[in-house]
Amino acid sequence: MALRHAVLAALLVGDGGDGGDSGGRGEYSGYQLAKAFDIGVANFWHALPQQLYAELAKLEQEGLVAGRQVIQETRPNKRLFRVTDAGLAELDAFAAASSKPSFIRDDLLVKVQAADSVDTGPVIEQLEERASVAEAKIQLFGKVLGKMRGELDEEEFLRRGERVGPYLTCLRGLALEQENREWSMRVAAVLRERRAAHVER
Amino acid sequence: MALRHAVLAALLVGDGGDGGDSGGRGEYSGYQLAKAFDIGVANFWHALPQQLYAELAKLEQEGLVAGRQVIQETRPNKRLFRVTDAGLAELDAFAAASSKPSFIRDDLLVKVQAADSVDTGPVIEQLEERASVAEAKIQLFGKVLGKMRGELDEEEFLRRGERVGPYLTCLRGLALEQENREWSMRVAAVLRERRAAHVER
DNA sequence: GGGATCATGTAACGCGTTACATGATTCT
DNA sequence: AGAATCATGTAACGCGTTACATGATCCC
Repeated sequence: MALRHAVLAALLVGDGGDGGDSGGRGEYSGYQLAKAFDIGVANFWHALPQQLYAELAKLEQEGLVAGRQVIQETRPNKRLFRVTDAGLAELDAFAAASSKPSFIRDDLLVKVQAADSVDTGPVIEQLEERASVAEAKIQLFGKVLGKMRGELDEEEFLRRGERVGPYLTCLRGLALEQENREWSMRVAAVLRERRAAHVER
Repeated sequence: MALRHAVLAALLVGDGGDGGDSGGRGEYSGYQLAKAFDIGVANFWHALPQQLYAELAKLEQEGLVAGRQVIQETRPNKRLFRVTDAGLAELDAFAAASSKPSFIRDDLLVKVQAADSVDTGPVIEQLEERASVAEAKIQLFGKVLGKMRGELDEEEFLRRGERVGPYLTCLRGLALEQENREWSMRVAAVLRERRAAHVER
């Protein structure tokens, strides 16, 4: 039961892109939240849109978020959610409680683990694909970080910027993707060379 | 339904520590497998012992692994499992199929994301704890890698070693934990400084 | 005209987590 | 004497995934 906290933390970050600062706490629709979970939040949590809609409904029932209807003419209507005081209190309690160890699940690593017993051809392709996806994310995160820190340099921003949480988690995501790219390329090269050596015999 | 593949890949690695090479494919008891999932395999998959016992039973029913009873006198009896040819075929098909993108879930990152809205005291403590756990893993992985490559240096081993899969995934784990340590220490320092600056006012 | 984007869900099923259950031996 | 290790599960519940459902605008 920790998706709720990921949702609360993501909601806090701020405006869903409509411009217009809503005063510290952000407002997101389910749809916008799902997008956030696809990009930045994906660095530390993964969830499908259906889950988010369901979770938002539950959080609203419990009073941890408040939704308001926004009628649109050219677009379907939507509901925007913001974190309530009770939601903040819940997050605070969560932050103080001990964390479960993080966990990872990665199909591609399972395949590499078994690389000595399976055909490595498709695995090499997937590693190269992974490297290029990582590269794209690196580019993206670079831009996102630049936008967040504005005109300050990183050190300055982290000392005096007013909202550093998302910046810090994004830094982690950046480092992760860089490692991802390096490792994928390295492993692809190793497996390619071993394939070549194998054919020679 | 991919835990099965993680289990198969983990079983392949080799002997469960009893000494005595069992000829290429390894043998593990559920208990030993659970330990492996706690250490090395935890780099790319996470599962609880109960899940492993259940999964082994299912895999056996489907003929992907074969179990044999080992009667012990001073210890409770145990069942050792090895991957069958059908199991290998299943793994091979898995390796060739496209991977789902990897995913992470990390409570601590959720807390850092919310760092601007919650009390950072406990979060800083948890970051420091995380850094020291990462340090311990770094030490451990260093030793494990050294053991696997024996007297060869890394480049040599990766070219000519006979089993490199587990080595490569362990390298990923090592890099991950190094990043983990660096990032945790950095973030703890940033949040500590901001706390201090906050108190001064 | 076709595909992407905006927008929100329902329903079924299965996997994963939490809690419980047992019991002998070895180490501190 | 108490804690840790070895060893294997069962049962209940809830979360997460897959598949399905709808429908209007915007862009190429």
